Amino acid sequence: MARRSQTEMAVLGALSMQPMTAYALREAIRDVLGHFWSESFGQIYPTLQALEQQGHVERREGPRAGSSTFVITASGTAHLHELLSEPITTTPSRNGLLLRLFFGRTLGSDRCRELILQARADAERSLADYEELRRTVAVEDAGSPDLPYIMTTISAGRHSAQALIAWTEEALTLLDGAT
Amino acid sequence: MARRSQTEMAVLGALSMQPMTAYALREAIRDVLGHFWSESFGQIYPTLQALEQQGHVERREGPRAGSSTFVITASGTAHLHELLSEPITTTPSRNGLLLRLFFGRTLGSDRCRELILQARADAERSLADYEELRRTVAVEDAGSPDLPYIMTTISAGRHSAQALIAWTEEALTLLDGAT
DNA sequence: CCCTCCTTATATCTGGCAGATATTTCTAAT
DNA sequence: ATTAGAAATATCTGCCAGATATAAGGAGGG
Repeated sequence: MARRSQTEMAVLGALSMQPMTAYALREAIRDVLGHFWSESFGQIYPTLQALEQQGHVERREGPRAGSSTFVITASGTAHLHELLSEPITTTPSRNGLLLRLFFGRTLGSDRCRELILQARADAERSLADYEELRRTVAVEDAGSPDLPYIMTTISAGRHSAQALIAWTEEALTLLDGAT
Repeated sequence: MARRSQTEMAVLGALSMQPMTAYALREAIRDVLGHFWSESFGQIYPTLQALEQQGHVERREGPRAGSSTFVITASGTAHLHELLSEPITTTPSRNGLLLRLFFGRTLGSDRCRELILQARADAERSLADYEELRRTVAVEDAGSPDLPYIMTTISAGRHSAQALIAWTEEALTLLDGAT
């Protein structure tokens, strides 16, 4: 199976909410989907060109000279539905923290404990962010048919952050006797 | 900051346990670090060549004709320590499941529920794997100074799988009224 | 009114990296 | 002896992130 560009899915998804410039697209993906997705300019520009050639998006006059706003077409909406229906491609995880802990004896137990404490602090901040995001979205998107779907993604972030915090406690206990 | 090859870290780490061929290296990384790391041949071969040129590994007669076993050198061990000490580079997460749920109204609520159920089944299998792995490692590596470090990585997998299962319940509830 | 800084905006290049694939050698079973 | 499969080495394509170059418009201060 030819590897599909995952970028197309995110780009078309974002454009399905409203027309945008490439720049705004990246902002939107970072700000709205940022908890579970990311795209770089290096991918967005060529992807928009490809989508334009396929007729899935149309280029309109942008907010300033030489600037373009992209609009999703009917065929683009259909293509988005197709892409969303494709089986999920799981990218192999690379967890730098766990790799360091696995070779923790080489790194040293003090360093390991520092890394875990850092991870806990990060997770606590992230958990607070998710709690606030939930409140904000509940108010701003109240009544929207998209609300329950958006809430599932925020819930995933919350559960993940909570699990991380719980894990750091157990990990510190496990390393208690380690040299 | 020049992007460092993360592959070097995993390769040197694996070779620090025992000398191996490139093929065995990939097997070891998949089987032992597989829960939080992965490497492909496309990266392992050029990385071994680079490490050899830098003197961090040495090539020895392999188990058959034209085959090479790689041994980590003293400078390689030092280099591994350096790499482990570097700040963790976080690769941006791309969660295909959450992306589909976010645009769940386009995909359809039935499809979304299927995806969530699939995720729960996967997580339950994964949780069972972690439980078994914990028992196996506790016996096989009993008394090893590496044991507590390895246990932290298994614990991370368990917590993550448990969180995923808990999330699926909440997600299904959230989608209860969704069309 | 001009200078400067920040934001918006477009675009390209390098290199990390995964996955597929081609090829050869060894081993085990039939 | 033949064949199937595993072990082993290697390369290529294409996705992708991050850095970087460039420039236009707006805001603010002097």
